[in-house]
Amino acid sequence: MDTRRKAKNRLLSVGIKPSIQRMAIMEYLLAHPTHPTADTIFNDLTPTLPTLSKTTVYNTLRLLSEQGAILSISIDEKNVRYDGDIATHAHFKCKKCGCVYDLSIKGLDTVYVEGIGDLCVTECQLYYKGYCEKCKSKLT
Amino acid sequence: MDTRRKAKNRLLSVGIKPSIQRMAIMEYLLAHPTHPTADTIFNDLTPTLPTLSKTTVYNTLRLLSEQGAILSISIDEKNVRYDGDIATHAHFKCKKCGCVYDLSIKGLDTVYVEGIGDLCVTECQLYYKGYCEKCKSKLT
DNA sequence: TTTCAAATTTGTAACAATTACAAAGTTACA
DNA sequence: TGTAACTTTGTAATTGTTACAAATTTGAAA
Repeated sequence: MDTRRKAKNRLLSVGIKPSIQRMAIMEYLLAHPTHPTADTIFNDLTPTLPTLSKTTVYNTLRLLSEQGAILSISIDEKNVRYDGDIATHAHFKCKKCGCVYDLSIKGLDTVYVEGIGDLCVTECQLYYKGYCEKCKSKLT
Repeated sequence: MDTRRKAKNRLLSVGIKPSIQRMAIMEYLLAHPTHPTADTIFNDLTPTLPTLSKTTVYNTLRLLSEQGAILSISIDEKNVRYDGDIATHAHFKCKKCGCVYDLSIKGLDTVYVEGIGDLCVTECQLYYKGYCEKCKSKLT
């Protein structure tokens, strides 16, 4: 299935009407699993969608993550990053080079969390921070 | 052991000279396990430390978290929160009322993370989001 | 004690990510 | 075709945080 169709399905599945802009942003996130910021998305889409407004990017990203179509990742304290991959996985951020990438995990659901039964949990984020392989070797 | 002494030990153990301001901030975090923001810390300390500057609060919080004396929590996308409790635990944030609190967890180290051996991991954060007990019951 | 360099703190100004808001444009249905 | 609801847009404002340089404090050597 192409990303165009995937994007449309994703939007429809969470009850969001697939406008041009929403489709472009959703498709971008599915095609670029690079955890882009709102600014990056705006800059990359603006050549093909010249009238696109940055406000629309922000509005759409908020709408999509509120409806669960995408994830908003706050591992980087400076700006929020977005992820079209909503399957369970963790994220790693290098404190030196700033790169952010996915870590596939197993067994997160076996973590015992005291008192979680009293809560209505809608999402869970697991962040690891440290030094990536490249930067690790460059540490003094 | 009183928080004053705990604070001093914490600073010394990570090699930070315990100045008046640093001590005040470290002690505040140990005495207030409420995940305060930099702004809250500044406002609460300023009556007893009238010359305190907000820049000092930010600088100190960065220094402390860089050295591992405290945790910086990015569960709330708006502002960073700080935690003097550096033992393993998770955090929960209610998407309605915005409250952030601790969750005690067991078994996080049994999560299998693919490729983590290639990284130098210095910290790990586990965030849960959803609706707290109070807000859960108020959902339409 | 005095001196002086290094470390720390301070205040202002700048910055950058995000949001508020109202106008303009688009959509879809009566 | 008309119209109301929805969506997008651009500007301006907001806000958390940082840059920077001056002022202050510290601590050790003379």
